[in-house]
This record gives sequence, C-alpha cells and structure tokens, in this order.
Amino acid sequence: MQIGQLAKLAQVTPRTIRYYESLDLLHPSEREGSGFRYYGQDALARLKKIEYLKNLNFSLDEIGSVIELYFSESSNYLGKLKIIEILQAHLKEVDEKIDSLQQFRSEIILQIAKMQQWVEETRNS
Amino acid sequence: MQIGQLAKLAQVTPRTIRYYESLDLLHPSEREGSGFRYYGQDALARLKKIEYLKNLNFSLDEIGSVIELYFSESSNYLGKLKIIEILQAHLKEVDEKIDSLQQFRSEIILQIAKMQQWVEETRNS
DNA sequence: AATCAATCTTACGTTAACGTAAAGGTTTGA
DNA sequence: TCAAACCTTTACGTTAACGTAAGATTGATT
Repeated sequence: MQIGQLAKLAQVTPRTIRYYESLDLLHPSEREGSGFRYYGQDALARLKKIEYLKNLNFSLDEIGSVIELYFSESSNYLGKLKIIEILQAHLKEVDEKIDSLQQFRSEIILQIAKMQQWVEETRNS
Repeated sequence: MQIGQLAKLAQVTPRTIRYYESLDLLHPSEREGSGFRYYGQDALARLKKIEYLKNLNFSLDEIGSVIELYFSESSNYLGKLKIIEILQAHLKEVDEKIDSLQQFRSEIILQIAKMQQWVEETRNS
C-alpha cells in the first residue's frame, strides 16, 4: 500500500510517516522508479506500536531506542541481554511514574474531601 | 526575598519564574520603586507545587487552571462546588493515566519474560 | 564616589513533533 | 490523452517552555 493508505489506517498523516522515516523509526518496504513509498502490514504494526508508546509519554527519540526490540526477530546472546537491561530500566521508570501519580491521586481525593466538608459546613449559613 | 534567592530555593532559574509570572501562575508580593520583585514563603510553596504538577506531565496551561484551587483560601458556595467538579475531573484524568501506565507495565514485564526465555533457549547453542 | 553583583526589559534562539504551502512528478481511469 | 488524485522534496511556520545575550538600572559595599 501507499503512504496515504497507511496513514489512514494508522490515523496519522503522511507527513508524520515521512517524519518518522527521517528519524529511522520506520521505512518503506519498497521504493523504486517512481519514488513512491510502498508499505506492507508490518509497517502498520510498527506505526501502531509507535503511537502506543507515544501515548505513554515516550519521546520519538526514546521510541527509536526501543522499537527495534519489538520487531527485530533475532539478535545475538549479548544483544538480548542488553535488551532486557533496557526494558528493566523502562520498567523502573514506569513504576516511579505510577507511584507519583498514585500519590497525587490521594492528594486530589483529600482535597475533594476537604472541599465537601467545607460545603457541608457552609450549607446552612 | 528577591527573585534570585527564590530561584535558588526552588531549583529553577529567574527566567523560569518570570515566565511563570507572564502566565499568571505566580506573582511577587511586592514591587515598588526599584522594579525589583520581592517574594514571601508562599511563593516558594507555589513554585514547588508547580514543579510537582509539571513532573506529573501537566502543562503549564493546565496547571494555571488548577493552581488556584490549592491556594485560594475562600470562595463562595457555588465556587466551592465548581472546584469540587474540577477536582473530580482531574481525578478521572489521573486515573486514566494510571490505568494506561499499568497496562504498559504489564506489557514490559511480558516482554522481559519473553526475552529471558529466549535467552534461556539460546544459552546452550 | 566608584564599583560590582543582582535585577530589569526586550528580543532573538532552541528543541520536539509535526503542519502547511509551493512547485512539480506519477498513476489511473474515462 | 488528459485530468483528477496521489505522490515527491524543500522549506518555512507553529507551540511549549524556557535559554541566552544585550544594554540599562538598582542596591550594596568599599
């Protein structure tokens, strides 16, 4: 399929796809005479994975450093170990983010409770 | 205290403080003849709250819409009800963020497991 | 009085992640 | 064959959240 089709399926613009290509996140499977970019289903999967990671506040740069982990079929022993390392680092980051968000959540609930009590007290005045 | 002192205490630059002021997030308690900005302890608390919210991926714009809730001492009955509304909306946002992060966390763990198994299998070849 | 550090405003620069317009090539269907 | 629809590259524009430099004031110290 061409770039427009892929863009539609992935809910992004062609510009975005070309931009990702410039960052080495994604490449067309074929590109001959005409200069048109042609993609397969794998490209769609990659694009979706990218958007998914973006949604989790990963920068395109960070995504670039891990996207291969999800799609490279094989690598050597040491490569795999390194991938595990990176993934564990990411796990730690995510855990910390979850923690602080949960703490923030408690704060919000506390604030709401305070406000509600205040409203109760004020109600009859 | 002056802007430099406040900046040091809050671990930001004076430029950042002035920028926040331009966004109405924070104002000096005093500012007469000289043109110098003078702040009290409340400013430090506000700044820290701002940095805290930033850490949770809130934009300065979003922060502007909630910061008052934490520092405005009183308001009328309807005002309080509105504040509660806003806080509940925020709670929802935060909950959703936590959810997606937890989902992502599971995926990472899954990936790590996959990789480790792969390593196991490859180890003796 | 002189000097030096801190502050002031103004304004251009920077990074990320694209948007958008211009000017032109390609493919496809009538 | 020729026009519509899609594609190409090039390049300037945009938002957020400041950084940074310039030139002028102000406050504090000697």
